[in-house]
Amino acid sequence: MLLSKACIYAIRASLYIAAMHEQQRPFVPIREVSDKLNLSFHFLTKIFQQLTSAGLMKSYKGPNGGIAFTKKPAEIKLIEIVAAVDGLGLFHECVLGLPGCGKNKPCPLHDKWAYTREALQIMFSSTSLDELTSKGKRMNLRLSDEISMEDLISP
Amino acid sequence: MLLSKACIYAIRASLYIAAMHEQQRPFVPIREVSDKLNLSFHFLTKIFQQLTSAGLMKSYKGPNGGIAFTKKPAEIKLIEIVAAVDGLGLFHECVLGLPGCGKNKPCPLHDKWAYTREALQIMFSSTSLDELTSKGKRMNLRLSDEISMEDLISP
DNA sequence: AACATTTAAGACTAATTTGTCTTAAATATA
DNA sequence: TATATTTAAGACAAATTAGTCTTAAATGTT
Repeated sequence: MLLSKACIYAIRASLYIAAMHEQQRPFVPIREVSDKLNLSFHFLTKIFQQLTSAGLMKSYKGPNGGIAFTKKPAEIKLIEIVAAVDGLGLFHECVLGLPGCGKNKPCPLHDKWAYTREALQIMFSSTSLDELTSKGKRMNLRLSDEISMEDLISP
Repeated sequence: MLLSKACIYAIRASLYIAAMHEQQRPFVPIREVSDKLNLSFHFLTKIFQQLTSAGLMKSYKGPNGGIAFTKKPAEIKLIEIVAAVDGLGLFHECVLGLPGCGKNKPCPLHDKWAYTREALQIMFSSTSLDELTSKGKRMNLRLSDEISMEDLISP
């Protein structure tokens, strides 16, 4: 699997929150996200804690509380979420798991992998949440097994 | 992590055996592979069992026994090993883990991911063991944390 | 036949990831 | 102040992956 489940959930949840952000709802309760996307509330809470401790999100307790991004969705790239949850190892480490693999002492696959993992990295670092949510709304794309972006329009 | 540890070990071990194959040593004892590559013998044994039950390798018990490929290393692509151990999910499944994601009901990342995962698939399906071992010998590339291809030349 | 070598198979343990549950702390509102 | 709402934190359990160990079966050698 390319990304851990925690990371996948983080991205899906971020897309949901980004969509809410565009509707002037800065703080979104975690419970709402977990309900809408059919994710475990407590598991998602821990994932959001990773995102907040990475500085990507902020939280607010109490009624009308929830979580929100610390910057606009247009400024948040997917790779920031991946980095916060799974780390950047995928984009830097040897595909055969050899420590210190690099230009100096490469493994036989190093060159090809270095090229492909850069394509991967570019995919995540060139894509913003904003880009995906507006595309998702335009084309009514899916955010979970059940719901699509248009289902989010009214609370 | 892109590939499971079992899959990484399978590829490293396959490269070792391919290198031995070129030295007219068809059946290589698993113990030798695990010693040389510093892998758990029993774990590696189970990995090879996956490769043999996938038809990629054959085994022979008793003295002078071991394991060998069922075809020439030039004809074995990395993706066959990946398929036998990790399956082909990586190259077919949604990066956000949504079931049934595809052209019909795509997730917001689908298009970009479809492109990138094809690059991944091409990397694994266009690379043969033979290609890597000859390149590895030519450039003395690494097969483990400790040893390089040239270390394999004499038993 | 007896013995040594080697893979096969499966039980078992350890580590990691995933998911659940409970309690505490912060905040808003009445 | 009392209460309801919400995140924080951490213990705990379940599932998956990784790794170990033992015994059985097959094969070659003496």
